[in-house]
Amino acid sequence: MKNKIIDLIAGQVTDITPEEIAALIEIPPKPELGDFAFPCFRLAKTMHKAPQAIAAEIKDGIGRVDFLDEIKCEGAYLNFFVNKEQFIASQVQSMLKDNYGSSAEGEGKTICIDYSSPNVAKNFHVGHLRTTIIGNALYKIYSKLGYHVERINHIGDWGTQFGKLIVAYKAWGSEEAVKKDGVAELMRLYVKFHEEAEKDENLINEGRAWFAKMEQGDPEALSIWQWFKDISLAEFMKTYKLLGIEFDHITGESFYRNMTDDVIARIEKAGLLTESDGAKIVNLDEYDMAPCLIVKNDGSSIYATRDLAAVFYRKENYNFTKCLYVTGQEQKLHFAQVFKVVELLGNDWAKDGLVHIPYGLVSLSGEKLSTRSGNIIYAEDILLEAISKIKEIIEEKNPGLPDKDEVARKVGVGAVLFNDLYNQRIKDVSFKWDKLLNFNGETGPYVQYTYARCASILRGLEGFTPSADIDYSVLTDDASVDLVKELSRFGKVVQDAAERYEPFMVARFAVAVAQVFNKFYDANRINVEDEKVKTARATLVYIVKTVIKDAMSLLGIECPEQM
RNA sequence: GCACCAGUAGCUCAGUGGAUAGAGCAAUGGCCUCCGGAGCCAUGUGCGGAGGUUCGAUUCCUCUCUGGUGCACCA
Repeated sequence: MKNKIIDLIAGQVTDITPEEIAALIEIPPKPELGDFAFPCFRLAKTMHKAPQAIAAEIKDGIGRVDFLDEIKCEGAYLNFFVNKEQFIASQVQSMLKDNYGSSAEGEGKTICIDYSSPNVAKNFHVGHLRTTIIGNALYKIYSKLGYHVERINHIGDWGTQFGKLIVAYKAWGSEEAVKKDGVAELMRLYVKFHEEAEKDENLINEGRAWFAKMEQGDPEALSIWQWFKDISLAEFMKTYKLLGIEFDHITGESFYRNMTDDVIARIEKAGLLTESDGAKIVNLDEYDMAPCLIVKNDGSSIYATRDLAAVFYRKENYNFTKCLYVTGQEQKLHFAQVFKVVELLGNDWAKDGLVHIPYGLVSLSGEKLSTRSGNIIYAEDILLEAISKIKEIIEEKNPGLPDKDEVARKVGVGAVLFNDLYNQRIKDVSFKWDKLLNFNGETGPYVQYTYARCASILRGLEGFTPSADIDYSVLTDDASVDLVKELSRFGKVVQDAAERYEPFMVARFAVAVAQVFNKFYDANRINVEDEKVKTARATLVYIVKTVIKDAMSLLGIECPEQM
């Protein structure tokens, strides 16, 4: 269609009927919102008919959209105007009927999402928060589109770092200290190890040796490892509970440890495995990539091996159409390598079935987060701080509010989640307390406040029930029209967000709805004498309330009825 | 050195070929005896730079500058 329009503009089409022009323009039966003034195409100077004449012909040729009122030629553009009342009616009716952007496009399809994946023996910090929140939002979004989703928490519970930790524990730790301080003590040991390793290179080799023992099933090594893992998981669960996030599978890397031999055999059988410096690799020169390391020179596995095992396990057990990996952008090369190896093993589905969903780096006061230097903020602290700040505000503004603690949790957590989901994933984030704790403007609490306001309005209307059978002629003012236009974008927004793996699109939509509603609220009194006006406006309020709740839930955020 | 990602208003960011590039924050000034003021309204010298493709480029291509990240025995 686009090319035909270009031909038309370029004057290369000389005989065309109004019907054909109308067909070219393809006014959708339910136009995208924003079509009141519809920028259709530019009429170039080279066009051999006057724009006005063409506008007139198109107008005569279009009869398909019942609420199309008028076409005007403005400058070099054609603008389409619709009958507002009919337009509003069609949109409101379809919103009340179609369950607000739900869809069945994913019916019968499974998506695996690999996200959160914190490392055992390390604290859950602000960086892990991003993958957790983004992954959870993608889960909600895909579910809304009818997909079956497997939520997989690929815990970092296997690898050389545990060998190092065992060395550190044996050298400088004690059972009492670990029991007393938990993850904090494990962290201390880990940091200590790296400090000492700078002086004594042999420590690294000892760590590797202990990991090799783990892979060989050494009981002592495994029992220490299991103990550390249990301590860490208990700690992670506290944060997940606060966030209200759950998983279908908490299957860490260790889950796949017995499947790596099979992976290595498959690669070898395919003739892809080559030896290099004592290690075994898949050469990827042909694809302009560094080689993918499969087996280390001491015979133990590496994360790529385990990721490969995980891919095959998931394909066989969940038969996914897509498997998404929500991890930092710094792992881009790693996933490109792993996906390429899967493909080279004769799996065409790897090409668009395996998707890395990268996100930008979180930094703190301009510097990279680092456990070792103490430049770090823990997820739990952020959430608790936000909740306590919200609590203060509630005490100040609404001290009589019931369930204050629960409301403060929803709003505080919502503020943190929303803040993290408001921009494109790829943007680096510089963590700042004052930005996070500002709850005005484009924030979660602003949207939640708008929701509570809707709830409050509806509570004040006795005997109101939403209905499509209302007088639409009272909703033709600018504020109402703008509101309806915004609301009916919902379905498209959810689809776009899924297609681009970008929850921020939903977050921005929620803010846009809240903004346009607050303007509507400012311009129109809802609880008025005239029943027709009251019912019509209240119906819009009802739709706004439903849409906001729905959109926020796609981000993993709850909306309290009062705040 | 090579590769990938980012660069839009003082700050944080939307804008995946179309009209006069939009929000929020911060700042200043306003908001009716009325449904929640965490709200609404008003104030803006901005697309890093240079070429190219196009009727039309913030958007696509090339080069360049700046920042970030990655480049096998960590994950």
